[in-house]
Amino acid sequence: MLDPSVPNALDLRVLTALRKIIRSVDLYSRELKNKSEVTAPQLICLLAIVRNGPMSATSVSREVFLSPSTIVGILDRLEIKGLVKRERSQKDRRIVMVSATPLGTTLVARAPSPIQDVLKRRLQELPLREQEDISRSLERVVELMEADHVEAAPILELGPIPQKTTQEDKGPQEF
Amino acid sequence: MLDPSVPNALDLRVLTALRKIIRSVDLYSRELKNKSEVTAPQLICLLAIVRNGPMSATSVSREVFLSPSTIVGILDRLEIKGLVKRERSQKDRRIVMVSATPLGTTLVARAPSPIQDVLKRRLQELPLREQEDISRSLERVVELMEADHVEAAPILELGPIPQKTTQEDKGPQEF
DNA sequence: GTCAAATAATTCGTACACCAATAATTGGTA
DNA sequence: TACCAATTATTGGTGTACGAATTATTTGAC
Repeated sequence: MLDPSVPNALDLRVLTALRKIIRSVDLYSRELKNKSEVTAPQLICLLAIVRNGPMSATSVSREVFLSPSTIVGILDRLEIKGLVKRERSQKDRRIVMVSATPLGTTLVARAPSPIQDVLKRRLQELPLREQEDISRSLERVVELMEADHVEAAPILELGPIPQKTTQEDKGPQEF
Repeated sequence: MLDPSVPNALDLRVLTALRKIIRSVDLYSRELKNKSEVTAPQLICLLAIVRNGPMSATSVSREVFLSPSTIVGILDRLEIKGLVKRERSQKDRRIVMVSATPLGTTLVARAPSPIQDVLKRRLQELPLREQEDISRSLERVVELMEADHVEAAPILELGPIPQKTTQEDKGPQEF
């Protein structure tokens, strides 16, 4: 299926592959919603909350690599479904502590994985060496993409979770 | 958060990488918008239209791997900006032919790549063999994700078959 | 020739996902 | 004390992205 004869279609191939992956992830989320009443982002957040115990919204945000404003909407939907509970902290009234309800904990226990089961399973079926290749390639792409706007995406693991440093908007980088 | 000592962290590595890539693509799209007035999805569609000449909306949809309903919104925004033109076909009045305006063609000529310039540039700097590795790995992931639910029949439980996956995040670290 | 199925585009509703701006607090400092 | 900067959550606005339902039109079967 790969035609090496085409000269520089490589970056297009990469872009197309990325877009297909993104689409695939989205489609799986909708599938998940039909099965377990929650979407992938919701499940991911709920998992983080169950695992860590009561935590602030900002902590959730950093934990799952999504912006705080995105988290608000997800928590809203989880709360409406009775899966999480929001409570203003007494010590610092700016903070909202989010915790899982019994219902939420139960759901987490039996929900499917937030990512393609198929992907996960098939990945594990591959020869270890190929698994390595894939991991490394993907991480390579991440590096290549991050190189430029470092402060844009909270990435880099290690240590405490990243946090974005917003200021610094300079005008110019290139493009 | 990721502990390299854990044996089968490979699938986690893959998922975390995918998640970061998706986020990075999204952030770049916003950056692109500030620079060239169009987002990445808009530019990708416009590129397809300029490259192929006048084409139906459905063709665009297939070309860029997005659903027709998504395309409608993107075309709306491109049309408002005067970059494309919609015309009902005479032969088959169900079809809407989309073509780029001179303005749209001009924009395409000087717009940055819809994919991170950095990524593109750096990708090209790598040894050809590594470029191939990356492309192949990404395409492999696409296969793994798609392989399964090509056409599952809605036989079990309620409703039509599920599908989900959203573009946004997929579960990162543990789950 | 006349309907029914198929096709094309669109609309509607849901859910992300982000940034910018805002409100409410808190902590530090003049 | 009064004020100001930082922190936290939220709101508002834009733009994807999808499936389901709708409308218009064409094609196919009879």
